[in-house]
Amino acid sequence: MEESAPEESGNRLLDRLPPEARAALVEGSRLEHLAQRRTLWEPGERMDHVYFPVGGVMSLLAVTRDGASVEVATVGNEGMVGVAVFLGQRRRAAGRAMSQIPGDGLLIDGDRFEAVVRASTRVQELLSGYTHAVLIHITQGAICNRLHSVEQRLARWVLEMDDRIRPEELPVTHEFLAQMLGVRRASVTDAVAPLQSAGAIAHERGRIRVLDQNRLTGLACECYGIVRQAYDDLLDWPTP
Amino acid sequence: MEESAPEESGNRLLDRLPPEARAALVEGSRLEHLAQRRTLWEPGERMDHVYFPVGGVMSLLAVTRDGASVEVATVGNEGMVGVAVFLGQRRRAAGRAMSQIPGDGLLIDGDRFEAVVRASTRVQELLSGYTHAVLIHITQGAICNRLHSVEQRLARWVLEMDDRIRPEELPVTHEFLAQMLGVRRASVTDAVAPLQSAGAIAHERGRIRVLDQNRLTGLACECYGIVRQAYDDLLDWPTP
DNA sequence: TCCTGTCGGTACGAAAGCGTACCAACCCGT
DNA sequence: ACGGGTTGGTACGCTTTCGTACCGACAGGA
Repeated sequence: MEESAPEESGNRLLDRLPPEARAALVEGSRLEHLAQRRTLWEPGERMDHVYFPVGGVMSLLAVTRDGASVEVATVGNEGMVGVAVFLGQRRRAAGRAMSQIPGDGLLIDGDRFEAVVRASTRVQELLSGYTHAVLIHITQGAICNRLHSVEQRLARWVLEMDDRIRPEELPVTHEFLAQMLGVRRASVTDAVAPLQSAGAIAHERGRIRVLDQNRLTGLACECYGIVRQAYDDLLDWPTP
Repeated sequence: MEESAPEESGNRLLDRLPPEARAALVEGSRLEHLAQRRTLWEPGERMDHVYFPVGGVMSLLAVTRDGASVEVATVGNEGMVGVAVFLGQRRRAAGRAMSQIPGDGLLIDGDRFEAVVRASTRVQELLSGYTHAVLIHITQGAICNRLHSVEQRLARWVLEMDDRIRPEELPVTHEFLAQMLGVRRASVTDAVAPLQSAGAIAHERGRIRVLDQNRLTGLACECYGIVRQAYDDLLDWPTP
């Protein structure tokens, strides 16, 4: 009946920082719960904080002039939201950061975060590695959007999400998925059917559950594995 | 009849570095000419160098398991190839780096580059800013691939290229463009026609020339302007 | 000059995805 | 128990892009 040690934050990226740096960050942070679809910032806004998810999942969305949006990355407890702050570019956010799955996370003041980063080479190294993983993530999204079918991309999305909140099921509607994938709601409905009839997932009104990871992986594009690998290399994820 | 001052390298990113840092980098570098379609590295290879283009243009390509590829960013004398090295991740390249337009560039040994980066906060800041611009570039590519037509994306590509090599014309075939855009060769041919008949470009066998930038911008998607802005913010490009 | 390989224009049916719409099933609050 | 809003299944015709193929135009080497 071990409780998690008090020096663990619950965010795996944070937990790989040197204890002093982590303490300095955690000390000045608030554990903040984000409800579903809460926005951390919109394009153009100043980024006052960075956010390390613990329980929930965040999405980074690219937004077009006419309001359409497409998800470019998801962030769970393996990462952080606000890489631009790490890169010293907090004046104007490039996209929208939105909570996907409600949950807690550590909200850290931007100034404090920058100070801690400046003070520790090890922090810089780790976050550089994380930035690289995000680059790979977004790159893979670019190629995925160009070359893969809605069904493959949906399977990929579900897998990535499932990795982050298992064993919970995904509280998402087709409408919501459509916005993430940048397709019609009806296209999502069409894409869900084959995944379900293959026995890979089950879904009811507003919920999706993974039944067979392997089968689902087979229906997804390779992008899933590539991105997963990038984060694994960084964090040595325990493979569930 | 001023010659360019000897302390200018011809690469605008490099030229914004502090003189000592720039000198330290340039000193250990080779000015290397890359012919068209020369590869700097393939996915998975170790990245032994970084490259600062002076005359030519490089492409970063994402590659799929089955050999298809899509361009995710272009790099001219406003940037560098090898952001991953800056991020401390040189072991395995994530994509392919290929020369697009032949030309010179500064090839710098990875170890030396890392040492110079470690030694100068200002270098870290500038390259962090550049990394951020690349992130925006790739993000925009992701949304562009999802939402915009071949014709819009072609117009965007031509504009981005033209910014980097004007007043030269673009030595590219439809086949080549198809690989960059991730579409059929025939789709490129179809997309070229309206751009030409609008008077925005002229093309002959293996070459494309921009006739009317404004008109071409109107036919391109907004992505062109957004990405351009990101690099302008970093480098204060003189607007031609 | 000829020959050969490259380049680009065009065509065809097929597939994927889109915009729109309609309606039934379901959930929740009253 | 009712009613209104949400969710998802389905359908229709349309547009974009695909895969493939054929062929003429052009360029550069022999």
